[in-house]
Amino acid sequence: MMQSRKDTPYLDLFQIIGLKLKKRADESIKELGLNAQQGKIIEYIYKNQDKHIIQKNLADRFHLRGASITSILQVLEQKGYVERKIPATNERQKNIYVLPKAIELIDDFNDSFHKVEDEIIQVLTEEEKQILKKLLIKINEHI
Amino acid sequence: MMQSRKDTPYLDLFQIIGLKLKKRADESIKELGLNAQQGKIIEYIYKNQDKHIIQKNLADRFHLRGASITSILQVLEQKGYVERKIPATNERQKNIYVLPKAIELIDDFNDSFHKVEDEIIQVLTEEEKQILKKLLIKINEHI
DNA sequence: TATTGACTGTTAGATATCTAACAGTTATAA
DNA sequence: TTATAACTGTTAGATATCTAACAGTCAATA
Repeated sequence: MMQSRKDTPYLDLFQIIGLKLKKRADESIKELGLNAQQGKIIEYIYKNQDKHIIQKNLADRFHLRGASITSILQVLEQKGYVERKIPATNERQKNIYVLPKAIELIDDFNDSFHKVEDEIIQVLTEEEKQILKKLLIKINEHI
Repeated sequence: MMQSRKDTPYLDLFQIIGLKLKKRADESIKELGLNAQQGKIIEYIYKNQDKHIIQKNLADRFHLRGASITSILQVLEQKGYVERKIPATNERQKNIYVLPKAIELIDDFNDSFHKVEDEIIQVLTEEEKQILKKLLIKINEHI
């Protein structure tokens, strides 16, 4: 019975936990009229506003395709949360800036995401949290 | 500067690792003409064939909505990988069975998923692997 | 300096998942 | 025993992401 050899507990756990977290995070900011991905992206653009982020940067940071970023930003721009400006230095690119309507929400995003984060790890001791973070970072760096 | 207080490293790491793993797993069985989710579902049905799995069970196990399971199984049935039979005991339900065309592939799925699993955790020591598994299980049980 | 390859972003079309509304079946209880 | 509630699965329509093909711009080089 080679049953146990064939299991993939890490793959399965990462998949299931990831799915659950996505649902929680979406739920936590649903009332703001956005989903978690949109919130995270707005947050990231805001934090890096002085670096004149381009869409490529977002694709890299969030591990999404360029086409997906285009689609996400078209919606956020249409709703008045961000603006996209072609920089004088390079007409291929678009710099992304967060508009006031979005800036108002950023504290709420932060609170909500932080609450979800706390819910995840509240069952761990302080030491376990540190170990987990270290292991996750290690894995993330090598895949 | 409250910068660090506002970060959500666990949320972010789980999201990114989950996304990367999904892509790897999909890639690993792409040549078989299915995606990782379909493979995992076939595997699960096969393992539990004697328990006469119904769609509801799959929705629970994979944390997907009933509607999503319907859609996934319609495709798998149409391609000849599974069959769905209404049991005599309860006409609301459908029991799911794996057909020979799918059974042939299960060893390949297992090998592929196992390879991805190994790639994830190869950077960890044996002790770290055990700790990580324990922490993931603990988190999964409480969210 | 003209060509070509690399880069950045967009579009079209595909797939996966979701929610809400629904249909039929089974269980409960008046 | 009939009416109602709970259960299981389906459909329709929405959203998110993907790949492939493409358009325009920039950089390298012949």
